[in-house]
Amino acid sequence: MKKPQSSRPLGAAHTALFHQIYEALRDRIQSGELRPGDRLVEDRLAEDFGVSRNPVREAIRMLSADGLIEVNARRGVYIAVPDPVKIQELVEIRAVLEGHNARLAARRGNPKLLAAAGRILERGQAALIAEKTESLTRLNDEFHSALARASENESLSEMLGSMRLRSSLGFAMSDPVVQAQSWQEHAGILQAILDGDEDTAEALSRSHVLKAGDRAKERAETAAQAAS
Amino acid sequence: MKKPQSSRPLGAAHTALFHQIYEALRDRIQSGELRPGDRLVEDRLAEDFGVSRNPVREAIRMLSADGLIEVNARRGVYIAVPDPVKIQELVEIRAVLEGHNARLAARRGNPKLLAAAGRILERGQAALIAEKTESLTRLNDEFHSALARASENESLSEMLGSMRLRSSLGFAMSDPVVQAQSWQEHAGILQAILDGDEDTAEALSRSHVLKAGDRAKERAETAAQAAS
DNA sequence: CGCCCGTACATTGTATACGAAAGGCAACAG
DNA sequence: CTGTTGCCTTTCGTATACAATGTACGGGCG
Repeated sequence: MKKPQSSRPLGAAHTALFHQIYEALRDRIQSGELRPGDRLVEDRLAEDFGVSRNPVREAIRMLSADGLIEVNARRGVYIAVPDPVKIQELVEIRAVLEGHNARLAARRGNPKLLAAAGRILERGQAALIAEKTESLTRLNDEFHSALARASENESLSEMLGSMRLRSSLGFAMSDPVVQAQSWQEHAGILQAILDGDEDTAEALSRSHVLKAGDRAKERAETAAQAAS
Repeated sequence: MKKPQSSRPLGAAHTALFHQIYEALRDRIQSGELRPGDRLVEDRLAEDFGVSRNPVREAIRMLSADGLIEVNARRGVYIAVPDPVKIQELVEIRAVLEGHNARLAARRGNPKLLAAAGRILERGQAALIAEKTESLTRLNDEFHSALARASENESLSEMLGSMRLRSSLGFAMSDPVVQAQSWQEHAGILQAILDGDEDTAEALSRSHVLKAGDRAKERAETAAQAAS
């Protein structure tokens, strides 16, 4: 019997509807198509996806656990609105964890995983020069994801991924000056990791996250002033 | 119109079934009534709770997100079996976060919140002397919970709570010598926090978690030897 | 004009039914 | 005796229907 072209088992390919809906909604939230404060209505979603309400409800339970939506019992589900206090709290936690992740990556010093991070850094820098702003957000996530893998602590990697996903609601960079600075910081972090300098890697990584938090805060304040 | 005796709004008292089932199952997992590897069958649970399967399925989605159960699509749901590698990964992350939490608590130095932690410490030490082993696990969780509140970073507090819940599957202490040592460590951590000594608080807190991880590892290895 | 009450509609929560998929067991063939 | 196939039962995934709850709007009254 010939092995199927794809190496995916049939079971993995046949994903339950509730899981597919979860992923579709998560992607829409992450891409900005669904924005903070938007309402999710079960019936409408079910109609849009061409399914019954049950898998939609199950997907909503999963999204709720990710912190991406807010469920008000019997009253409706909304895309989570970033609360500035919560954002700052998450920034602080993320700074600690990203710092530790960089330390582990420097300690592990896995050439293959670090080379992968290096390639994404190059692509990010190229997108910056070419002013492909839409790519940069995705590449930013990929770079951090690659750094997370380089820690070789899978649980930490997952946790950081989850925190980045949650942060994406409050963090959106479009200013080219800011993005250039951010990628410069990426380069510094990766260099410290490649040098095996745990302390510097940790410090730069923490600082990078804290600065991003400060930038997001300023942006929120500027937007609030413009609205009044 | 007289205000109801209870200050809880009606909506908060009338909790949806799926949420009640989630909490009941989570409590059963935490208490050890449901053990790693036990199977959860939708129909049976629905019958036991006297409800239809839908809220059971929704509760299962929520428990899955907490990492307390493992869902094999179309094949069944099991209480998560602690994977030793995963446990050690989580221990490492938890050490970092608990350390940072202690630092924040020392920095904040909130007298009211720290007094609350002190009272739980006293109750823990009393239970130790009285050899009330069953209480100690609960008091241990309360003590850590109180420390988490003392950081005054709600997101960190929630995250630590979630990690403690997940860890409870792999961590169970019954040895009196070990428990005495653990509570002694609690006392040291709280003292450093009360002294406002951020560095010591962080170091002791980290160390405490790492030691607990070592103890759990030894116990798992001893159990594996006894089984063969 | 403003407030309150009632009704209608939209939405959420849950129960029931049906189909798909997986697992277990017995019988048969080599 | 071992491996394979077929059938039945159990369980999971999803659709449909019904009940409960919340919101909005219109009408009436002060």
